[in-house]
Amino acid sequence: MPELPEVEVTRLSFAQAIQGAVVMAVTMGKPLRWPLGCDVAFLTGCRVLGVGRRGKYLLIELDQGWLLVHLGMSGSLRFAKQLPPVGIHDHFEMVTTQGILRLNDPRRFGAVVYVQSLTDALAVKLLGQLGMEPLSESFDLKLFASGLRQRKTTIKQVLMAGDLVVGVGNIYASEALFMAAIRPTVSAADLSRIRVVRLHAAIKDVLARAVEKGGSTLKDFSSANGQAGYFQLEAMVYGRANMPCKRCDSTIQMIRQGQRSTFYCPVCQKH
DNA sequence: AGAAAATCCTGGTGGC
DNA sequence: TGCCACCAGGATTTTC
Repeated sequence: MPELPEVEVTRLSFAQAIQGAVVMAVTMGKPLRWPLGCDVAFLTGCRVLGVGRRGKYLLIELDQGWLLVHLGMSGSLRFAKQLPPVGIHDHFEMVTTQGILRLNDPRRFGAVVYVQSLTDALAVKLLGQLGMEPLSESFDLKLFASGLRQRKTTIKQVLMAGDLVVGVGNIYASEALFMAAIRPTVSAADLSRIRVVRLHAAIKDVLARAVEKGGSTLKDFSSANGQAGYFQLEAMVYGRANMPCKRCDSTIQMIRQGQRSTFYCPVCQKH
């Protein structure tokens, strides 16, 4: 499930290679979450200036606008000079002078959206509510702490919401809370100062390590050059229900929070 | 009104 | 084998 590390690994794997390319043709398969927002023919002739990221969105900068790409929960991009024939789950393809960029997304919760500018209403709607970037200088401890104090729900659900800090999905929320020794069910507003400091550091640490490991490949994630990720092998709690804690041997618990699975160690994470 | 909770979208999987 | 419940991320809708 692409979270921030998987999206960043994807970006790093093709940003250089596609920079400067000129679009020769764009084709689409089945509808994604939202319509493209422009005629595919309009994109022909556009030049790719670079690839950025905001939260879990990839921002492909063109000389005449932007493509916002979201991988949803089952999307992955490939970029290569040659690719296998288009498959049934390939729903966006952009042939350029430097290679083919293709989105494979079985569940089609992902999207590719064209906007003229990042100040367009649609771009603001998609990007405007996003919280701080955890791997940038903007991830400020004081703002994080004050944000948490204002929330009336559990810490796990605040991390997942994405309006305080972006990019922490289901895997890394459980992992960061384990690292910080915080129980996922604790009210965000009730976290002590020391726990907030630990959590702030744990989020940065777990996401940075996941990027280094190429992300987590649970089913079929791979970067745009086809590399699988290996962080899942380092997961301390995610997906380990009823297995022994790697730190203390207690049995890892799985609970539901807001329709989602949460994993934690009842001994390592007391409050 | 604003925050939190529920719902919905889709296809792969596992259990029976 | 076929059927069906279940699961996933997050925008959108509903509830409180």
